[in-house]
Amino acid sequence: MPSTGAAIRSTAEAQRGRITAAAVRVFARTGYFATPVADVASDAGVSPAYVFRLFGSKLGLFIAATAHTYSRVADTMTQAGEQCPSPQPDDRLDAMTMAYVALIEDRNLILMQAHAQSAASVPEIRDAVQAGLGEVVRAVAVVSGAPAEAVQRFMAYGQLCHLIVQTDLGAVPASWAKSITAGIQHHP
Amino acid sequence: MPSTGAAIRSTAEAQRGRITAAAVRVFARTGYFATPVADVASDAGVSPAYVFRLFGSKLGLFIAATAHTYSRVADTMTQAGEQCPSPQPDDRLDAMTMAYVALIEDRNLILMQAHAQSAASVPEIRDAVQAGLGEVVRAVAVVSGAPAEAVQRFMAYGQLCHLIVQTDLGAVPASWAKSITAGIQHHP
DNA sequence: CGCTGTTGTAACTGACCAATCACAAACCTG
DNA sequence: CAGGTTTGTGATTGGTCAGTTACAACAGCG
Repeated sequence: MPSTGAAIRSTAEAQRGRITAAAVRVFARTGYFATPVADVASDAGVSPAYVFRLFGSKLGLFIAATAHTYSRVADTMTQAGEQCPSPQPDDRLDAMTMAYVALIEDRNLILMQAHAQSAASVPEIRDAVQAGLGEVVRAVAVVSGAPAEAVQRFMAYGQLCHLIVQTDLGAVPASWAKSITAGIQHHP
Repeated sequence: MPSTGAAIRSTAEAQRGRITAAAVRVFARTGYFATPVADVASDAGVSPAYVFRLFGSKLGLFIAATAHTYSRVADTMTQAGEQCPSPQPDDRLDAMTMAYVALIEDRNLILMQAHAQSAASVPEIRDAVQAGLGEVVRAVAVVSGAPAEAVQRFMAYGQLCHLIVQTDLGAVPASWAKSITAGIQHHP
């Protein structure tokens, strides 16, 4: 496709979206430091050089992927809460919990969050993660109407999901592992 | 040659211990992929070549640091539980919670765990983390005598501590952040 | 004193990778 | 179609780093 003409061009904005989606997929697998930009580029079907042109640097790319991830999570929580017929905070938190567990089916979002957190020693990434978490926590608190400590508990179990997915605890048959994963469905 | 046949402590074993301790410190700061072995070596005051000699590879070094970290955590939990005068599971879990919060004062152990988890895409690291978690969970369950779901909750809030320390949530003044950090003191 | 094993390092290598730049091809406007 | 803008790539570069090798210093032991 490079040598002889006839390439269909698209707008930069569309490519930005495609590349961000690819970045979430690829960074979710191997994290920030272990992922070459070239891997994201090839997953998105463009050249590495173009990724640098659109995002400036690897850091810029990762931050875009991080922001996109938290936005999607916050949207999912908001939707789940608003679609819940009951106005009771507990019911709405339960609906959100189920929606979050459903996110585990696609491991990308949850692993991307975990990797973003672990790269928070980079100040710009830490800022992006703080912003993203704020978005999620506010969405959960406002839409559910639950008190602070229930929201805290919700987040704690969300972090437990990260642990389970990251270390593939669902595949560990030992009884201690079962006690940690109990009640949290996780497909193989 | 000692006359009593007491075990001679080889200098190499001592260096191994020093280097493992340095590895925990340094890997806790920057994680597996972003940390050059040379950084660990210079923190331990030896040459990079010697680290490779003793640990075989960067991966071997990281796994040693990971195992050491989880062992120390498990020991801390066991001690906290056994030093608690009450035999009630809830009291003992509370004691362990306080001991774990105290670990946050020294951010090394908690950040090392977080980084080990996030590098679990490497199979050998995942295995080491699973083994370490098993050690911790068994210690908590056995010494506290608490039921599985209380142990699960204990681990969930432990993961929440990781999040708070990783992203420095204690320094975020917004109210959503306060609702997440409430009850979990954290001073740098 | 040689002989052997252990501790430790300096110097090197080969691979990988972030970022840049010059250039090409398509699109738009008059 | 002339001229300018946007989309996109191949080639390169400079730096970093995991792992190796060859060698030095030293202790124990006959």
